[in-house]
Amino acid sequence: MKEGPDIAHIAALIGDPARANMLTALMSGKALTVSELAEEAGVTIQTASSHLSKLDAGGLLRPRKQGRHKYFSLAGDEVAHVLEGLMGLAAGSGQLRRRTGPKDAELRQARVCYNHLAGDMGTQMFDSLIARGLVGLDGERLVLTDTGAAFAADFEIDIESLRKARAPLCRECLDWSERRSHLAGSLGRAFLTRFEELSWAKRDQKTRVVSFSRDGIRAFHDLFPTGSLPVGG
Amino acid sequence: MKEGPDIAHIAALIGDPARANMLTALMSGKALTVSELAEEAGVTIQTASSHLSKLDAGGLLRPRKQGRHKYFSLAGDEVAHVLEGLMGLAAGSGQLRRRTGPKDAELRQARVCYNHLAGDMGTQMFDSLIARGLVGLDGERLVLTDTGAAFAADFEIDIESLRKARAPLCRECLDWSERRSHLAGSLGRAFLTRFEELSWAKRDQKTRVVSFSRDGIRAFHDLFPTGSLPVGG
DNA sequence: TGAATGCTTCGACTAAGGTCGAACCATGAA
DNA sequence: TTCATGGTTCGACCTTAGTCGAAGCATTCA
Repeated sequence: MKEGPDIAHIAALIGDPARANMLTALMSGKALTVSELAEEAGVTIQTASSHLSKLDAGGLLRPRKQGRHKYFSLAGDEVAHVLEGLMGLAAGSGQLRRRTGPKDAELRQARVCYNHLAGDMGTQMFDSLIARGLVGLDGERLVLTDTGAAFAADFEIDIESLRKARAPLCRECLDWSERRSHLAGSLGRAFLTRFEELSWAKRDQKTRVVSFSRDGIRAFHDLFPTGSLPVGG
Repeated sequence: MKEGPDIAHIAALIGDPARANMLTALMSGKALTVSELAEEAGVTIQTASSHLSKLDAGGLLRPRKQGRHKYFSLAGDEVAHVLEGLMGLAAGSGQLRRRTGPKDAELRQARVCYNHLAGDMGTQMFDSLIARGLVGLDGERLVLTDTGAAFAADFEIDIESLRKARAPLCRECLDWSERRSHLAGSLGRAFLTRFEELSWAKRDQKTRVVSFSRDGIRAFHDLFPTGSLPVGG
């Protein structure tokens, strides 16, 4: 009667408002404790604990114990990817729960998507990398070219150790606000980390907003020129 | 407190078993009536009607009236894409509801994903198209190259009329069984249609299985050679 | 050892929503 | 018009599961 895996169970897990809030909070890419997630979802700690164990059992989260704290993060890129897709559907079907407030513009410009840069600046970066042949499509998936590897090394990203890890280096991720691709994967994460190290940008603690400094924006545009800007002269 | 669109509502819509069954049935790409979907989901017609109006209100379906029948199909590619993503999560988290039966192998080999070919043969086709430069990544998204357009025209696909429609021509779609990309979009749909016209394959009426004839498989492999097969000599 | 903190488990309450029978509307055929 | 078929609406039932108070572990710190 029914083929394929059990969609309903997973979707139902995401479908509860409290759990959806927790997952959305985890899209910031940071690992959060039970209490923090309870606060985020607006429920008591007991309730949060119950929700989190269900999400964990469903394979959506990765728990880690540290002392008397228990940290949760998303289980992986696939989870983040599906969540972004759902956001796209929700946004597309016209029922934005959120009236467009001041924070909304910031979110569209630059935000964190799980662990990498999303929003307008995220897609700009992706476009620039593609246009200059630093990443490309080889066979079935996105790969870093040799010039791209040199470029990243120049930016002091340790490509070799990233390659050793089993997480995919490059991934495409569809942006719900821009409806275009941006760079995910461990390389995407590494770029964002570097931006923070260089103080080009810093993440807001409570929201997913990534705020770039004035100098940061300038440096970013130098590093990732887009078609409309002068490229190499 | 919470940013972004309302994930929970959409996910809850998908999260009910009866509704999930309906959506899975619609992944076949065909438009189905209320009674058919009720049968598919194992509920009475009243219940199905209630579910369908909710799914419709949520923007997941596209209803069409025809005489005294009411046909439902998925609202678009984005919906199908999210559903495939959810299947991937469900399959990945190890909890396949379905014990692997005889039909499962067929599903993995070739099935319909909304309106295009998925499964092993779907990813083979995609790989072949990419490897020979018939489709490629330009800027942010997948496009048909000039040689690709000629190739499609040769296969008697009317690219021009596809271009006129507002649906995207090429899209990547992640395969839950293969965990690799295959070709979606109106071109993906057109290819599958041609396979059926040429009697290379036909869709099973009740499931998502696409069964290729012996000649069909041979012709398919000639048209979409993979790396391990001789390409042009 | 004792106190404090972070989290989990248990049990009871409650609200939300899926389900179906029955009646009702709309379309098409005789 | 009359009948049959496909779909919707209404109302009542009832299961499911989200919620929190209270008690129970586990870990850290003094």
